[in-house]
Amino acid sequence: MRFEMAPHAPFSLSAVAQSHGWVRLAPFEEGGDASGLTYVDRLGSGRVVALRVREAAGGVAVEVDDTLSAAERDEIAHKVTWMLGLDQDFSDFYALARDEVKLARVEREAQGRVLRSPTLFEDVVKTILTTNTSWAGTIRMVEAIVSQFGDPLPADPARHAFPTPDQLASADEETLRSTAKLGYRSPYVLELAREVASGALDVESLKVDDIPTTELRKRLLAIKGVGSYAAANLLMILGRYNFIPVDSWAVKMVSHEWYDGERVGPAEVEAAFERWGEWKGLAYWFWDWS
DNA sequence: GGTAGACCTGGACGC
DNA sequence: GCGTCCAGGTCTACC
Repeated sequence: MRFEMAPHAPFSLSAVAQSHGWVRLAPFEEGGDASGLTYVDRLGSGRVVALRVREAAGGVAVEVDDTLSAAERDEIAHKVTWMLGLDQDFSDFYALARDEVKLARVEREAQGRVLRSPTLFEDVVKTILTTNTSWAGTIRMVEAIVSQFGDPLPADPARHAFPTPDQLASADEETLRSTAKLGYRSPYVLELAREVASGALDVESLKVDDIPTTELRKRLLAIKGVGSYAAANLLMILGRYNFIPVDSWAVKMVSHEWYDGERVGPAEVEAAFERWGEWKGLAYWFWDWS
């Protein structure tokens, strides 16, 4: 089955896919061509399907190798809209960016959208797995929990969907430590999964627009394993750009760009982008560091 | 409020 | 091949 969706212009699927490393984390798969991507998704019914998303004349085309009910099609359309930010409008950011040579390309290349997973639960888990490790380590840890705990794709059982909170909650800490090699992050992921599975924590409710950003950040920081970097990263995913996800790379780049290689800290990184106000995070994210 | 040390893994390096 | 060191954020205890 195939259907098309129209995004808010300007839009570039490859710009979304390459917005950060998420496309290299299971169950995302980079498409065969430069612009597409694939995602193995577990639908609400429990059915597992592979979504292929491609550029199309009217925006993006979604392809699934199965017939879908009307409800399943709507569910997928809803998820793809969120994952690709099809309804996001960056015209205010572009208006500001036109006067900055280091951001000159953002409007031309339709940058601004950040690739998201269908659920915030998945993005919180993945963000925790980016902390205090190398990127290769993150890829390995995410692959491990997806292949060990996610439901297989019937047509190709080697591929799996991201595990649900229930599936991760039923894991034991020792398995997460020794088999999935999550190390000290294991209790964080387990606690999050158990709280979401039990209903004690409703992470998906944080996707709404009517929570002030400072309150949203406070709620994210209340999740064990989520510190200032992880909270800022998740705020970016949620479309809030007031904070910069300051990691060692950010410190290095700001030191090089504005401080002649002198050692700097998070405060200097924030200060370097202060003038971008509510767009601070985006200005940092898409800054041309070359 | 600020800081030091522990947490865990993989990669780089020296022997 | 083995041992050591280091990088990568967050948490906790302590001042």
